Amino acid sequence: MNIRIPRGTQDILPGKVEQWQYIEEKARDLCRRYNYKEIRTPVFEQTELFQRGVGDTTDIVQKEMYTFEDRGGRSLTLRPEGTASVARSYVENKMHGEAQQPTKLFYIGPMFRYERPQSGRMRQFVQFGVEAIGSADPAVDAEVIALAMDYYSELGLKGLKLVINSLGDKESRDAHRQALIDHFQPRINEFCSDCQERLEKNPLRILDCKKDADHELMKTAPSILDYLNEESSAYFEKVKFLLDQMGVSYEVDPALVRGLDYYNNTAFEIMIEGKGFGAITTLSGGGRYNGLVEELGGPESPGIGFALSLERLLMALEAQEINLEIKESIDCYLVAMGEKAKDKAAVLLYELRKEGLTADKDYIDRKPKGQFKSADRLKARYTAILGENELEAEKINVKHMETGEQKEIALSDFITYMKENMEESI
RNA sequence: GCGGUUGUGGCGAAGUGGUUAACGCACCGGAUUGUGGUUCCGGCACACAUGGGUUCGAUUCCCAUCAAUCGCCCCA
Repeated sequence: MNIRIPRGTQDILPGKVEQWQYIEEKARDLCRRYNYKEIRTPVFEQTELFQRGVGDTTDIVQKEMYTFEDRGGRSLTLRPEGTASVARSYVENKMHGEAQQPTKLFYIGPMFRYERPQSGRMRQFVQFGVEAIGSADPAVDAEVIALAMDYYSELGLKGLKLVINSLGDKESRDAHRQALIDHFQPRINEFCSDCQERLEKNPLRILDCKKDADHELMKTAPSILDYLNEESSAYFEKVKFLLDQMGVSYEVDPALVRGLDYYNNTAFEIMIEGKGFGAITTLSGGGRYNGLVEELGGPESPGIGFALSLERLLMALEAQEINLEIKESIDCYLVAMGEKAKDKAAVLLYELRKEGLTADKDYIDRKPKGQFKSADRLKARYTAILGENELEAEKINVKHMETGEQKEIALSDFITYMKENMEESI
């Protein structure tokens, strides 16, 4: 083997893929109830979409994008996240003109970021995300947050922590930003080099810094919540009120900053506590992006959404030893002896499958004992035995694997018999 | 981009500067001329990541590379 899987990617093999199918189906089912429709956009877009949508100064755009030139000289990028694409599609397909607003969409698909892989961080990973575009009602914020929390809790995850914050509207943010700069500027040389850079780029991030967490200026730093203007403040209050009413508990963290430029007002993250995660604690993140659609050339269309990583979800489920209900048995395994019986078995298999049963047989000339072993391994509920004797008598032996009970029935009744048996046992 | 750890058959895992590199699991066969488990017996397998160096001799020591993994930064 000299050709290997690219760094930061994975093969999802049988045995594991069922878990993926399960959680994806759960996501679709949940979205159906919340009335969000699935959207599928391409995995690559014009590079400019992300530069403008996600923001030129973000880490994602500056150092994590899979960007390439196609044969026509166009710069394309493997999508690092889903919101920009959905917003682009919203504009391009003129969804703002549809009668029903907000437009409520969800997606499940691979995203790509060029990073050093580690636990819970892959170069290709799968996000389940939701976007509601076309309404600035705080009830939509609450709905989206509730949807995300519901998803986890319905899968049985414990120890979740919802953290919310308001980044305010543009006016509030600008005022706060200036306050932060004024606060740190005089003594910025006492901070780490990262923070010194952050002062200009994104002073909010200084508050996130672990190295300088104990610095006295950190404790006295101006909070965004004190700089929210009346409108933003009322908005945030309403979101919190609705969450309270719905019984969704949360924690307000004024230091919660999201990494993408397009966020304003509501921002939230869902974290998980406990072991099995290494450094990763964020399961999901989202927020409101009222200017994004306009930035991409559409009409003013406020939106909100979140995205969560299915890899991290599966890690969390595993860490908490939560078993998903996955059917791994097959209905019937055919054991055949002798060439004629094998031929007949092939035909019977075809008929069983046409009737909706999951069925299989041996294809590598194993002896009966080996065939039974296969049946056992495949967790067959029934085994049907067909040999020269049975064939001659036009019978077939059907064995219930769990009880060991075996019954001889007419070959002509076999399919019907199996079908009825399955229906009964469901 | 930076740092730690690791790299032996399909998987797990010993071990050694020197004739055929343990063992366990899995798999296959036999004991049981056509019935899954257990047990016993036998068998299978392109295994020392790659490239250099030291040495009479390297899987073992040294260096580099590659890969995996974990962490920093940042995030999902």
